Amino acid sequence: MADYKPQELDKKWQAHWTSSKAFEVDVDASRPKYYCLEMFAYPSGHAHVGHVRNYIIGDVMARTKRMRGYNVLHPFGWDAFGLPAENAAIKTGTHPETSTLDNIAHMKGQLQRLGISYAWDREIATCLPDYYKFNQWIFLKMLERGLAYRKRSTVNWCPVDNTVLANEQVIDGACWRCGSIVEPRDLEQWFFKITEYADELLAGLDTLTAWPEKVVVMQRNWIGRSEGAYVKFALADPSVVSGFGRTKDVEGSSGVSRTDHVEVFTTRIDTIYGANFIMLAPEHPLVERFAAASSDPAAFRAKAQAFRSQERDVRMGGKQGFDTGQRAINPFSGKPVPIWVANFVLWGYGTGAVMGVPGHDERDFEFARAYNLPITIVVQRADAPLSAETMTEAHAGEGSLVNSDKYNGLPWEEANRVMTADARARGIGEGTVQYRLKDWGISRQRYWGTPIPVVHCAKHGVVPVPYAELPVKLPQITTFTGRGDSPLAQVPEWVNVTCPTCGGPARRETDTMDTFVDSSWYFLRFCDPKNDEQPFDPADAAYWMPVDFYSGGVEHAILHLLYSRFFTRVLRDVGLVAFDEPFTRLLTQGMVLKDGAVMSKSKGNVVDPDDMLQKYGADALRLYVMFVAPPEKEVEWSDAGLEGSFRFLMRVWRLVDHWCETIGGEGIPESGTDCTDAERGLRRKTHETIRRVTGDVEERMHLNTAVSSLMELVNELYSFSEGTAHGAPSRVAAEAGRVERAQTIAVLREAIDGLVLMLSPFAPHMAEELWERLGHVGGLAKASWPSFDPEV
RNA sequence: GCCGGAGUGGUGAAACUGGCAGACGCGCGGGACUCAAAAUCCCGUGGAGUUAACGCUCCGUGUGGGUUCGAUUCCCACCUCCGGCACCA
Repeated sequence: MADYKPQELDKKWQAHWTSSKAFEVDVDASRPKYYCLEMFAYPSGHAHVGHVRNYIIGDVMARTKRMRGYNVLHPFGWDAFGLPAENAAIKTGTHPETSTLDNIAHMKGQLQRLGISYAWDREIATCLPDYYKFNQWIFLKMLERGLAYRKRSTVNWCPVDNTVLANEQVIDGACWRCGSIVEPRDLEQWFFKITEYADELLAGLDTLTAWPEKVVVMQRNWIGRSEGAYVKFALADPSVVSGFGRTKDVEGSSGVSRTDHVEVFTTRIDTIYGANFIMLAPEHPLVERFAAASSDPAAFRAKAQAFRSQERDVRMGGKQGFDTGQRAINPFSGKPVPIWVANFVLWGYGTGAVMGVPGHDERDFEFARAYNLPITIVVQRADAPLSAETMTEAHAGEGSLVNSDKYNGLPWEEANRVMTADARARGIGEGTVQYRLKDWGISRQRYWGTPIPVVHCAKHGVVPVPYAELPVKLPQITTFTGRGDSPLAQVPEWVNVTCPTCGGPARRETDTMDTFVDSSWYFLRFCDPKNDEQPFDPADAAYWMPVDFYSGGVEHAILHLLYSRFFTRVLRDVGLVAFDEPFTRLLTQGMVLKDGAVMSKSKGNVVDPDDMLQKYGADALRLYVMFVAPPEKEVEWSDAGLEGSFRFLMRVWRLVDHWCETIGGEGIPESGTDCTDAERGLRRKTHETIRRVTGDVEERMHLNTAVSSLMELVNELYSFSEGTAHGAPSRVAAEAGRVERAQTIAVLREAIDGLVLMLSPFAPHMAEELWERLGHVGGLAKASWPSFDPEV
């Protein structure tokens, strides 16, 4: 009897896969393709079992699809730019490139030791010039198309990481990475115009039927489309602001307000007769105008300023505001209404001014009650009529209009349509669509990222670096201060260049790109990773894309996936791809917890896969992680569970070891129909298992039940063996070969071959070894997935 | 507050289209093997009751109702937990 020595098998077969280039693939139009991808890794140093779970999930899929006859692309790479490496450099002095490449080497080794079937010949690292060259290439294309633009704006500044954050990277007013409170800061920044694609990104969500509903909903909310109308309220005393220009021209707003009126955005124009006041965001430019016109401008400004700084804490302090003393004319009722400044009105959304309809908006109701502003019912419901005096909450729902002149009696939704049209006809308003989604600020004042490929010329302003001069390589720097200004500005010989247009002196842009740029198209680069002319050959992408199966953490449900969908559309418009959606099927894998908490170095609760490999080998770890729960679910790590999976593999090993002499080799008869009851029972179990495992892996992605089906088959085989060879395999090894009946051998062979094949995506090292011992030539690379006969 | 998802033995979980609840594993109990242990193999393992015994009966999928011959699954109300968003007008 041969012993099961997992570590030796791991080595043997990993070497075999490498030398035979088992997982390297080329475009082959004669075969169906399958692109299986796991989100590439940030090279933090060591992968723990939580990271590794994702790669095993993808590997089971990739290996299964290969056996099902697909030409499988299963690549891997490194999201290698980013803050942690640079922060480490500030602390330790080690250059980010050094630490990053070291980390990549270590983690690559970890993945190889797990036997993940990657096409390593396609490996990419975003920090290498041959990759980020095409970040720059794409940037220039976006610049040409007006999709990259520069703007002075108030940005989210993280005082600890010393950099700008995208809106998406600010969580509860704090930095997503380090948790420090974000400060506003005015800077010239580069933006990508993702809002141009807002409608398309929203509509595309409906086609993503193989994405988790949760992710689709999160994206939909994030884009935050709402239909409404701009409405102008004329100022009762326009002289306070005469001669002043636009009041609002910010991202996300197409509204143009002149200062002889206040323009509001509302989704409920049908309630406008109940608009008893106007509220401005503290940042609104009219506030300053009103201050100047007031009796005590300094006090006025101080009040507004106080609300502005409180903005983040509105929920704590409640709704507050003050009357500016100015009046505006409600364009529908013709009545003058007071203009207030309110701390909860957002400057960054709509027009930064809203109409206050306390009867029909919860927030306005609260504000009106706090400051004793009048409430008017304008939408009355039939069942339980409202009264302004007694109502305890706003009625935001349905009803018919009252107190609204000629619109009285109209159902609210119809009134909304009619009044929007009327406002437009009268030139006092217009239907519009607003999005929560903002353009994507990509400038970072950091070193370890892609240089933005433009120069600033005194004569010509912003001038793109010519394509032929790409990549703009990161200069070597030796000191990392973390001061907060762009580190690239320290390198004069790099910064000072000549203008490509006039040859005069110019300065390079010293900001680098947000690392989310890197990850927004890497899946396309894998199609053609060595291309030096363009990001990828469109023909290669046409064959491999879209990604058929994509798995990764749910934390990327919004940022990465939305940006990738955006980039795909941009590259479509550039003419490189012919589809809209990059990822057909998405799986968000659950985290692995230890002691009830997410694994992290700082908590000291990480499980290093290498420790498990030393004890049990790669197959047991792979099998356990797949068996413990469905892939989407969070799981608690359990040493005992891993032990159980190891025991199961031992059971399989002994079983096959027992039978391989008897059933192995060539010339075994096909499993037929002339069976005893026991044989028929085993055949039935075999075919049922094939059906279940195939469905569980390919369709349902219930890898845990796929494994349990295999366990059942093994149990059945043990029982069958008992009836055949009078005892459990371990005890009757000497009796192997006792079976004389050809039919028994055939049935056993069918079952055991099937078992080994179906086990191979989960435990590939052992499966290869057993397959070889069963007398099959050519390895599992040549084997195909078993099929089942419903008749059986 | 709004939007998602979940709640099943001691435990991780399963039940795919409304059809034997708890597959498979862990743990635990018992047995075989052994001088002994480990490993391995076999049997048992939701609760209560009942039988000399094979068995049989009742209860049981967060709570309360409902639809149905039949509900973990569908409907209504509620509770709890997890995740996301959070004055977006």
